[in-house]
Amino acid sequence: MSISGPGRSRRANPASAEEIQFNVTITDVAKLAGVSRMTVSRALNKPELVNETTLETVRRVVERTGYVPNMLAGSLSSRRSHMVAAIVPSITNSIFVDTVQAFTDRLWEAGYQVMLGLAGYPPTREEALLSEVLSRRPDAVYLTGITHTPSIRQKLLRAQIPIVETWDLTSTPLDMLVGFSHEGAGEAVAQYLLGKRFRRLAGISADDERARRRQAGFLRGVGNRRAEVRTVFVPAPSSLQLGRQGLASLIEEGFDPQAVFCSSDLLALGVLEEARARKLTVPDELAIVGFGGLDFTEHIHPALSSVVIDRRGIGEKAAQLLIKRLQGAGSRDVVVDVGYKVVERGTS
Amino acid sequence: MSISGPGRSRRANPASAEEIQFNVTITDVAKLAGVSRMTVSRALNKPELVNETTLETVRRVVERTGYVPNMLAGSLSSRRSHMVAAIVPSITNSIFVDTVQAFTDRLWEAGYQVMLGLAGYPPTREEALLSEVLSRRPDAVYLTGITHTPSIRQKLLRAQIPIVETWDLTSTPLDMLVGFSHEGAGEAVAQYLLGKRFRRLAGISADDERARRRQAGFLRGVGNRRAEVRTVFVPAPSSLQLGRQGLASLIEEGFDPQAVFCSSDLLALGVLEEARARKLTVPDELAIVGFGGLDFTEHIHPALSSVVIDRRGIGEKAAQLLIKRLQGAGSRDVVVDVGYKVVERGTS
DNA sequence: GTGAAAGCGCTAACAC
DNA sequence: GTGTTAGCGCTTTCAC
Repeated sequence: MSISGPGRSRRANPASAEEIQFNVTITDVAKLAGVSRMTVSRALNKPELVNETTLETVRRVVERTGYVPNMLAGSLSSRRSHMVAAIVPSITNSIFVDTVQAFTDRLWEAGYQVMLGLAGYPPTREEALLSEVLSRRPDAVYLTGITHTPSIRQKLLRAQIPIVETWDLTSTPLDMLVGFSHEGAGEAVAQYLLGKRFRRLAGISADDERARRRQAGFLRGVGNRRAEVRTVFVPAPSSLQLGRQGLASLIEEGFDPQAVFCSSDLLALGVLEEARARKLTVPDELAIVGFGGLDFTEHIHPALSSVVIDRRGIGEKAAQLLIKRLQGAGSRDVVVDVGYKVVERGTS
Repeated sequence: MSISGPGRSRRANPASAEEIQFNVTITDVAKLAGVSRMTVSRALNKPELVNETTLETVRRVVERTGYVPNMLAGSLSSRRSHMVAAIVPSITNSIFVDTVQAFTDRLWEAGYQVMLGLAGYPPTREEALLSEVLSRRPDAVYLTGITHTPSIRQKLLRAQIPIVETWDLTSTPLDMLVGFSHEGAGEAVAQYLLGKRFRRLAGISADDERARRRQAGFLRGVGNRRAEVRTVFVPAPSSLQLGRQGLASLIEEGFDPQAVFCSSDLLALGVLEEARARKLTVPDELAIVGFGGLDFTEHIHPALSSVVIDRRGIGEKAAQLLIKRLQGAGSRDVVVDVGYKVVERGTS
């Protein structure tokens, strides 16, 4: 493109008046290039099927006219939207964002866009959201969690598209599954803390589905191994502040734990702050274990012990499974257990 | 719905074989309801125009068949996608997520879905992303920031849809604008710190567009008021760890600041940790001011002074402006300055 | 209040 | 390698 004449012009030199119009369609491009619409379509989507010279001509016209293909029309016709829907409770302060980011990155590389649907915490609008989302005809769906109402399950199955559920395990997945056992994780923390000879244990947990299951595992892990346990639930989503309140309420009730298992790293950070405010030394007077393995856990002092989850890994694996399926390979009923890892750091 | 017979069945009793088929279209619904397709369309989109009885019949058929309208077709025909695209650098550890969440919530209430596009940090794939996104024919676009290449500007203007740029101010917005002055914010921090008689100041900043501008404002604010200033840039996106490194490198270079202005709260948290590790008392030996006003700043100890931005407010305002425009009211060239607030807390 | 005709902009399938 | 035909599933428009 050249600048039209001396001095500054606001537009690069357009070849003809005809071409500055807006709403250019494939028909316009075809006419200007002197070919059929199909040839333009091929030039854009399957260039290898088109003669070099023709290709060049078409590309020039596309460039000049600023043609932006209408994917609504394309998807309607081809029955492929190149779009994948992802349903997530929330993206603020959420343990799921790294997963979503990784998922999105991978799919982008494979030529798919991700449509994010925020279902809320608790997922109050999940069903309405799903209907909206499915009406845009995604090629596949990513779900957070495995708990869905029968009506949601039915809608999903009807859609007849690949589905990947994440962040949990179940023996009855809708289709593919990438997650880990929350009960197992809770139990592992209990065993870890009991192994360190703590005998007065507490759980501070957000009141959400999966967090509850981790607490259940924690309680089961403690079992009746002559140790005391007490649990406090705070409303989801969890926050630093709620962690502080959680510890405060335990202590004010007269329970004085030696170790606390929190359902999120953020809660654990709050507990750490509250311990500081109460002049409790960590980990000697109070040990703390979080959940999630967020980046900050390694960089605060004392560093926060946590159950580390491969959050990006879940997203990458989920994307990989979907891509394979969308490309015709890959099978249904794949289950990937990504596990968890109790990581000891300064707070325990 | 009733369960078909004694014992447990996997499907609720379908009314007829015809109706368990997948890919139900509006034509199927119309036939089953004994009306025209148009009547079904109206029943779904403008129920007030349809006779009560007819409406009821249609609704029953929709329910029974599990019909999910195909919005690709609807949008193609009506030229309205009820979808708004939002371009954001990243959602992990990002100051922008609360804004996006608020934006999404508001638009959802107004009947729009948001398609999130992650452009990367720095926004390497912004242009390709924008093309993809525009090809899905959003009814409007939300942008983070005001810096766009000429080619991006051209694409946006060509699309002929409402645009709202956010998180910054400029005298040449593409359309609507909701933001604040980054230079101003930096300058305000400088004045605040100088007012507290600090004379050796430092800036620790992520190396991104807007953060740089805040630093520039900070330096200008210090001016030549006989005070020393030193600036360190760390790669974007910022993190706790980079904050620690930032302070460490300043001190190791022999510069011993009395106060630090960080380009994000996360960097500031890192500086706080590093100060602790180096046994510097905060704020006496080192004062710290962050940026963003994230929730955690209030809950750590000492609480973090920060430049508080109304992050949700930006998203809400942006949504509100777009909705008005999409509903035919509202005008172009609206500029909203949401300002900033230097909030003193424990670290200064 | 409802229906018929025409078309949104693109691509699958087949012909040449 | 390129073109033609016939839709994809919906809504606009106008008629009744």
